[in-house]
Amino acid sequence: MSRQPVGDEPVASARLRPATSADVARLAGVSRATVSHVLNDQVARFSADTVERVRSAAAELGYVRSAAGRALVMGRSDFVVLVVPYTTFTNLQDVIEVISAQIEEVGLSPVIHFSVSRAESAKSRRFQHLIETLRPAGVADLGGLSPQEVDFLAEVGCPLLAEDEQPDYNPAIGRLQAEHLHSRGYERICYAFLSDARDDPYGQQRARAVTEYCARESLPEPPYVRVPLEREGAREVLKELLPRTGGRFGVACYNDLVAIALAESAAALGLDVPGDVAFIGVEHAPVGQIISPSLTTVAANMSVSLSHIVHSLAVEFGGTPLPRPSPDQAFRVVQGEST
Amino acid sequence: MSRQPVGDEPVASARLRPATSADVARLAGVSRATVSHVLNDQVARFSADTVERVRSAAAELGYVRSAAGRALVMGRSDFVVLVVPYTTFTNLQDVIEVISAQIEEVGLSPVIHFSVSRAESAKSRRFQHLIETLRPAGVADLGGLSPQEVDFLAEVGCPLLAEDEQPDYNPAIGRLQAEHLHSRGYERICYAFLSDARDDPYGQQRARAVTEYCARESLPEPPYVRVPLEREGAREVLKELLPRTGGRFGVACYNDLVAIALAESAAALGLDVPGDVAFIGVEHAPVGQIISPSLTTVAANMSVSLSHIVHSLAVEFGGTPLPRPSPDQAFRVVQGEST
DNA sequence: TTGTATGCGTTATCAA
DNA sequence: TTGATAACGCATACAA
Repeated sequence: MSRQPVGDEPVASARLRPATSADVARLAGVSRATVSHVLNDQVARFSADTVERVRSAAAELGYVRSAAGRALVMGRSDFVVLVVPYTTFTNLQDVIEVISAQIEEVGLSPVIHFSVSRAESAKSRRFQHLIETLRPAGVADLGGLSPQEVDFLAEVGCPLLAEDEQPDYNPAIGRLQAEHLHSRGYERICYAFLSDARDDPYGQQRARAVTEYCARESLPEPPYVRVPLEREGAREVLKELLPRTGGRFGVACYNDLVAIALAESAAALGLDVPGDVAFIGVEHAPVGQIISPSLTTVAANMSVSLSHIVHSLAVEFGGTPLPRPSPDQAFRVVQGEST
Repeated sequence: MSRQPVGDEPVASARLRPATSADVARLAGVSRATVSHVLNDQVARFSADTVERVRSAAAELGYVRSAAGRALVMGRSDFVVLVVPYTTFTNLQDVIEVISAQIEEVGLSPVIHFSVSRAESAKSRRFQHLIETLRPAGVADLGGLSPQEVDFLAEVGCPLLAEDEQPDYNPAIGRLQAEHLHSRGYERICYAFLSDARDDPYGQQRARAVTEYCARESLPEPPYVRVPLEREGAREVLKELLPRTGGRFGVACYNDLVAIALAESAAALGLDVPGDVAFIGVEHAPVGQIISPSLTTVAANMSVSLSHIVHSLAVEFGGTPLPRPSPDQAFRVVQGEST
């Protein structure tokens, strides 16, 4: 082992070359192996004194394990890829923060990957490339992963977190919306999709749940509509809906934006909200609480709706698994003035 | 070396261990060094035959360079960290897509880091940790980086892209808003901050630009207000503003949400928009075009406002530097009904 | 309880 | 024109 660099100065001054485990070993007066063991918390077999010396030496030098060296020898890195769907929800950053914190809790580092559903082929390549080069410890799917990409992960042996236990949140959301509208006295219920998200599975599942609720409660079958995000189009949709409902009705909307578009259309058509027609969104976006009438909406309890990922993270990487909350607590209706 | 799983089945075959440069070398009948050279496009000094054999062997095996091995020997990885501010703008994902494409263009991989401005200390640590473990080739700042973090990058010798040539977009935005209001006939102009972003430098710069515009045009000095994102608070702010302006006035707002909050307050107070009071936002968020009156706002031309980063990327990593568009083209006013 | 030796996949240097 | 070999920093089986 000709480990020592040629013209090595006694103290590599400051920052240019980050400290290595060899530096720590030298300062602590132990071998590199000991440093490695101690810093990986395999302390059981070392004297308290040694452990302490190693730790303080590491702290003193500002030593940070090289991800590269570690990844090379481990066969995979300490990163976890967070796949985020294109469909942006307002509190995306809060979601990311919650999961990131949990990922760090178990000693890994989160890395965000935006899954861009439009550029199909390009998308798939981008993700593959990331996985191949990063070799992450795992992938946490927030909803942006395509079946092909899931297959790819299996193929390269990269664990997909919480794959088997994704709770079906979308039916719960749809049911909650229908229930709420019903409880506020609307006997006719409709479901409003976002028009340019044709293949969105979320909406389909929620709409079906609304339909099922109506069937169970012996309400008329809910008509479906697709709402474009511009005023004229939204008004047309609402106009077409009026004759199909015969009077007072409530609309379960795909998200707050759709609800706002319809509420605005209703006002423009001289309808009373919530007297004639009611709207409930999903998201609890700030803008919904600022406008008038304020929006009734379904808000997510993040720590609950993400708990399956957090849980799976703990199971896979040896953190402390928290008790798993029931999926029923994942969402709640925020009462506004639109229902 | 616990490389092989204990009860390994024979069928682990294809994928578990990705191909290495040694595999490629074997298949091509050359040495690992040759493989490395060829695959790094240093082909000048090899026979066409060798180059071809290496390339087809690599393709056949689906060989992908190990980021870990490469990072280890290079001292830094092939990743570029994209720092994204908390202040979410709607087309965030489009922005990320544009820059990501450019990063890939020069053979690097984008990694997104959300900078969470609220959790101050935690934030700083998260970023440091990412930089220390990833050792990225560079950092591209979309606006989320604190001065401390910039210092940190310098300290560890990580290049910050386009550091010296960040165009001052914020003054341009403020000026554009003021100009627009003036051109629509509003002689009294105000600036409205977001109330819970006290230290936000963007707002400060824009407000100053508005003030400067007014001074240049001999308009009265614009009062500043801070708008909370809830209806009661926003109405209070507007009420306080009324006596200070004496009649018809226009408000340059920090973003669309602030503008919407004030426009809603104006309606609630029985003011005519845009007859009595006008609002112009920044963002061109979809919701601003859905509500009534639709919002006049400042929209960004992404490819322009990101061009300094794209340019710097090319300079630093040897891509093809595009001609740099003028900063004046970076933003435009979208005329709505609120001014 | 601690140290030695080795290999992970890549690139750079130098020898052939 | 090509190849052998030595690092890079780390983790771990095994020897002491």
